[in-house]
Amino acid sequence: MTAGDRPRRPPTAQQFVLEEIRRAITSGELRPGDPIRQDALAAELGVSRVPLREALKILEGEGLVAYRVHRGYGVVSLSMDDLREVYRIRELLEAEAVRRAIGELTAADLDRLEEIQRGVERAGEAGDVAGMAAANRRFHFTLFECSGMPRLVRHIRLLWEATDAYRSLYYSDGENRQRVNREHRATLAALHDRDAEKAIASLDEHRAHAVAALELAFSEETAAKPGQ
Amino acid sequence: MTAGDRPRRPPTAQQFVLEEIRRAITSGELRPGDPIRQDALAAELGVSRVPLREALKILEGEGLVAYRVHRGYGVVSLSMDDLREVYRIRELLEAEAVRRAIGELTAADLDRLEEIQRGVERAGEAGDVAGMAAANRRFHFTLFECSGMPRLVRHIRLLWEATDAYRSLYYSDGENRQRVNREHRATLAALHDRDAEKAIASLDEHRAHAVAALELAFSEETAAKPGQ
DNA sequence: ATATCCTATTTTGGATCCAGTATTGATTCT
DNA sequence: AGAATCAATACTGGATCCAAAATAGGATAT
Repeated sequence: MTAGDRPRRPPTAQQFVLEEIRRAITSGELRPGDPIRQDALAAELGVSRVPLREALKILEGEGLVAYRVHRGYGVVSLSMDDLREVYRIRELLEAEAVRRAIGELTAADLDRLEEIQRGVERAGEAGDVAGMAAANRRFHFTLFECSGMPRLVRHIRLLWEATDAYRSLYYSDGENRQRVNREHRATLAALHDRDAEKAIASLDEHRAHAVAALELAFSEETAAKPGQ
Repeated sequence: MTAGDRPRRPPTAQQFVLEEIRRAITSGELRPGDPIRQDALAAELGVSRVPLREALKILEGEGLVAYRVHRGYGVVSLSMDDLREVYRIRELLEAEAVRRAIGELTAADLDRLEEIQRGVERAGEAGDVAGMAAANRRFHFTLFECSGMPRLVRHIRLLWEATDAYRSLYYSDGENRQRVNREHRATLAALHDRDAEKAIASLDEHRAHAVAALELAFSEETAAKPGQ
């Protein structure tokens, strides 16, 4: 019954709009390639175009929307090549983050990671796909942040956000959700052993499965509608 | 005498303001830690606050300025740790870019790089520090873009831009400028040989010297004014 | 004298309105 | 019929104005 129970509306319209557009893109409400009409979207969200445009500038920087002068914004559609590129860059940066984190990891950090992983599993068992995706994110970034390299984490976050629209595909499959838990457990074991290379290998595998799933989804999609 | 002779004013106020603020930050006109008063800056540049704020949002995404709600923007000041982190991430990403580029490099690409390097040397001999920095940038990014990984290049560009304010320190020293040319020549030789690892090693050295120069500048600065 | 509270001012956040550019559809000419 | 041209429309870019939050300064109470 406290104020924090349901997601409170952010203090500024800008932040509210930012979250709304993000949600709309990841949920598929706004689909890749869709143009974004400022007037219509602003009216729909009940704000003026000014905060909307600032939010769009942020999303442009994150690579979620594309912008052309006098032509406006549109949701970017990623090709499979783009996705592979994002995952390759993540491989490079996340390996560095884990290597640095290993040396800094405290017992308290490991406990937190264990607790978060329990949350991932709870959400998975409850069939809460969105909750599991959020907890998964917490798991990974809690680890990355132990690296003590905030800029590195920022770049990794940018990469994750760029593919948010496609991540839901992965989590909607029950088998993938189980696999995630196995891989997280393997990662945790490696972290307990302070074995950086093993942890990295485990995360690489984790990522490779996601890419494979996306390849499959893409090939099905292009097979279904060869034209567009 | 044609229209393209001097830098034409960009088509939108937003882009104009963006370039102006960037220039002001890299030139030291706006110094790290300085707050950015929207009204004053907008008036100075002869535009309203709307395009200014959108430009600032872009710069925030690039990490050049920091923002806090209701408190506005300010030029970020980087610590030596921040700089080391940026250069470490560059090391990881630029190595990947070079590895990918090596396989794709055409004779035309190599010719272009040679030509650009001649431009770097010309600017250096003429004592045109800003011109040399710009040509140096072209040299590196022309190479990176051969990787065929646009997102990777985007992330590398973000990292370069984050340290633009500090790069001028390096180029203001004549010995460093000579060193740059030697290292570019070494990189070019490795590229001609299609030796990725040698090219990467050469660029790593290039970067290490820049970091060393920054370390020196930082230690002098903190020695000069221990308080702030 | 110090700390606290209140008020005035500064500064940012947002809404509305106007101007300029791109797009669409109709019209005309070949 | 098809292409080119031009006008009407839709949409973005930008300026001005208003509201709300933060800050600074001064008054008051202890």
